[in-house]
Amino acid sequence: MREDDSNWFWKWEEELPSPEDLMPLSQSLITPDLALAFNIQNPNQQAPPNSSAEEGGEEPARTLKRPRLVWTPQLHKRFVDAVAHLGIKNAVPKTIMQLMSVDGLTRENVASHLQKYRLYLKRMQGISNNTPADAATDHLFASSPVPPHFLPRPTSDHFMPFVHFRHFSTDHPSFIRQPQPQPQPQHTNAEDNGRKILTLFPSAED
DNA sequence: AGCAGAATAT
DNA sequence: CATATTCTGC
Repeated sequence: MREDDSNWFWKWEEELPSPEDLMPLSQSLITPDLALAFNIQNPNQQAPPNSSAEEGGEEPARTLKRPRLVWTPQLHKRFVDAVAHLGIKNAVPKTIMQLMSVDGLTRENVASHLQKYRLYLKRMQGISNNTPADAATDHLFASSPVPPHFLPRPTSDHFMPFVHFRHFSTDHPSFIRQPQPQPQPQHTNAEDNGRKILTLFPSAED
């Protein structure tokens, strides 16, 4: 069945183009070398270990160790969208990465995250459909709604083959939106211990 | 010290 | 590309 591809677009165009979303991300992904060259102080950037280096010459970009990628809820949402829109078949690290179009994002980044995301999905399926909301764990994954077709059996008890959805009028798209309480933890900084190394949270969902 | 999350190795 | 293991920050 190809029905799952039908209602992508309305969602897609809303989620996809978010240059503002990308800016903070790319900041975090700037190489230390590049950041130095531009006098950028990256909050997410820890002090480069080149204690004896004079920063005189620029090293090849491929040799540089990229800073550890932080998967913000926004970035994860983009990830989920990409996977959703690609479909399970084509949702492989490479294509996901390409669709996300995040500067500096590598295939390994996506692959690693995809692995964990699959484990998360499996975990959710293993548990009953209505038992636990979720553990305190899985913060990240819980931050973004999981597309229905990711799970073998959605939240319905009956699978209705002939549903017409006529009562879902077009002027009521909200039924898909799923309000979601959204605890809105604001993520909070780890400590007020002086400095926070965490990434910023625009918390602008939509 | 123990866990969660990302990187790296098979 | 998927899975397992290791590494790192909290």
